[in-house]
Amino acid sequence: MPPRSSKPPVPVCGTKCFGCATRNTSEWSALVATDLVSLDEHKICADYPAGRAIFTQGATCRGIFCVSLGVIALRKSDARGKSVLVRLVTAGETLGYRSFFAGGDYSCTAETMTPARVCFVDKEAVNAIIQRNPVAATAFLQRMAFDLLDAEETQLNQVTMSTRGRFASLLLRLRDEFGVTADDGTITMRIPLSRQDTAAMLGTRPETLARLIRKFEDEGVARFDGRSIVIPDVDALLDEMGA
Amino acid sequence: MPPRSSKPPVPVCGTKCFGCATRNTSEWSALVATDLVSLDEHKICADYPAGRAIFTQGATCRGIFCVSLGVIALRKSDARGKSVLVRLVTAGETLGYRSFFAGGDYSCTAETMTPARVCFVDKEAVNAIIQRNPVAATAFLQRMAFDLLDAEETQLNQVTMSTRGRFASLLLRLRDEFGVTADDGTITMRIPLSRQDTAAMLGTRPETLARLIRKFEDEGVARFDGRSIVIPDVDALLDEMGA
DNA sequence: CGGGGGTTTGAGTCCGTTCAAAATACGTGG
DNA sequence: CCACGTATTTTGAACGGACTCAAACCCCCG
Repeated sequence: MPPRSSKPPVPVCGTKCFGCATRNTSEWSALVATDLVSLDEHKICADYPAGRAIFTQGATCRGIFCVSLGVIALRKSDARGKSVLVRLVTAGETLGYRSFFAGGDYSCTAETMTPARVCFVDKEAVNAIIQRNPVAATAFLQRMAFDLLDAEETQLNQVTMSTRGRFASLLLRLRDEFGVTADDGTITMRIPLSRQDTAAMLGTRPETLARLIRKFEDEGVARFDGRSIVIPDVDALLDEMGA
Repeated sequence: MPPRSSKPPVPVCGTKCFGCATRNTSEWSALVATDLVSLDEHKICADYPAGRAIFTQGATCRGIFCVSLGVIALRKSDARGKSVLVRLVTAGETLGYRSFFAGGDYSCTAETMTPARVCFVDKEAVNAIIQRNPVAATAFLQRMAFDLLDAEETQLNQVTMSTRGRFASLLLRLRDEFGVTADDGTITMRIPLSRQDTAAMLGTRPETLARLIRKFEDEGVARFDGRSIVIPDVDALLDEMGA
């Protein structure tokens, strides 16, 4: 599946990590002033349109990325073109650190799902900071440990739950990221995912997802309108996860 | 599923990390003499019988473990008792570092598949070493990055491959760990896994695995006798992975 | 207004599960 | 060392969920 957009990213100059709105949520939150200056000197910031690849599976990893704005999808595909959407990465998160620390080529393709601003930090700068600042290293250790727990969780769900249950589970996770809860408990969200991508997150086909959506609508568990989703009752969804 | 054995581990005294046969393959290979002394002071070594739990899902994580001998299985189970065998850990590898760095309770149960010698290193000692020695931190970063790539690989396989293909893929991975290749290319191995456990690694049921084994035997792809496996031709297995 | 991709729906098939029973392996105590 | 009871493994038959293939629909964009 080729990226939807071939428009090039637009370089953005003069951005300062110090003032980055998302800095406190990233692995860089522990940095001291000197490190931040070093970061500013070595990073390259750019605005990407939606549907653009930031890096491609198999390409050489030369550093890591920091998402300042937007949503990025990590896709992994096998030799025969079948692919999974491994995870979504949102503002304040770091990108490409697995391949960076593992030391090989990228094992995933990262693609913008929305317009996005992403900063690139080259290898040397990252290494220098990690050597100097053990807290930064710990932050990455923690981040990867969480990812690992997440991956194990996903694996377990994939095996023990039906597609229907996994869909309910996905909706719940998407709520944490994109949902707003009204006074009466109704959840509304607009997700940056096409049906194909949603199916790829569940490890299923678009046809199966379409049928699931229909069932959920029929049963009043959720309402779907394009990429907008309304969930009248969270408990109903939680019940689905059991099945 | 309760652990098969309730025999307690037997403490082993006087062991020295410096002389540990597996030290060079673990994350501790970068340590200097002072760190090793510190490790020796803070670690507790013990011999476990086969089928004993080293730690249990949900228990508090108080440090990490180092496998000096034997094979350990990491299992994860959900609320309804369904479980997956996440991975096998062999001599020279570290255990429990995910939960350690993530900071919460254990998300898996670790159980010995063979008699095993395992050392425990408490929280403070690990943290001290990591603070002092950035190379050790990097070693763990690298280890977790590899695990993450592995987990993504597993996820992709789970979705894109049939159970049959995954079984072939598993046999190939087990070969790296337990197999010996004869002059004529024949591979022989004895795996520390019951049928149930093998099925749990594939994310399927024992019945399905039994049928797969029968098919492989009928087609001459592999011969099974209890826990012993003979693979006459690796290429035949590689072909199976495509299907 | 006319493509063209993405989405939905339908019908049929296959793979893997479930339930149940038989066969085998295993550990224990006599 | 053998006999027994239990747990695991294997086999069988039937069911069901998700996939495939194919066509219709829809929406967006040119």
